[in-house]
Amino acid sequence: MGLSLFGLRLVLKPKKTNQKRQREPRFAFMTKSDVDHLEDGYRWRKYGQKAVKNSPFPRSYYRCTSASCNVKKRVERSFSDPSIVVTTYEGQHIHPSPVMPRPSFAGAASESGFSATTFAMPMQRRLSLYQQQQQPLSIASHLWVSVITEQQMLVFYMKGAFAPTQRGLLCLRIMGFLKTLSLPYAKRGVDENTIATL
DNA sequence: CGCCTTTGACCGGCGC
DNA sequence: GCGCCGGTCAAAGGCG
Repeated sequence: MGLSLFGLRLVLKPKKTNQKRQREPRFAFMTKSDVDHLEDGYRWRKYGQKAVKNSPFPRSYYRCTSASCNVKKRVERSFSDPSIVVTTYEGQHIHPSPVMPRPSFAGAASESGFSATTFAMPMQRRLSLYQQQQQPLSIASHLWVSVITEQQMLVFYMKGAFAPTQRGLLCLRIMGFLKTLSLPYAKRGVDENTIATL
């Protein structure tokens, strides 16, 4: 915080909150995608981009455009596998998603665009719904989801085809589902049968 | 005109 | 203190 005057920056007295900038809980997911910025139902404004050390790909910083909503996310491409995009979310939205995933899901959509009933739907039915309503699915789009918590990273592998434009949304719903389990999921994990019911 | 991205400067923490 | 590094600011420009 400061004033800029003819290139001279006057730094105002910084407010001395004792809290040393505690970080909101973060989670991340990875997915194969050609596009870096996946659609996830929220509107974002990019506010920075930095080179990543030891990686040819930059990291982009986004902030939720909703007023007083401090959710941020980072997007970067994995340097070990350039076809994979890593998206990291920080913070929780204090408002509903401005973009409802599907009108037919509107009743079941919660703040995060997810509800248990939505996920209780068998995968085959969900897929057929997507196939009816979406553009053609790209076949080679198996979805990796990794949950990164304080100390641990869990990686899930979902078989199936998902439209590229829907993957970000789907990943957020998976995160919402994990939160409905009694946590910490970092310790419990989720077995294959549970994943299969997604 | 409003909203967004781009981009170099700036800032604070940390290791040496 | 100094330099590196990750993260953020904000002026300028793009675009519908």
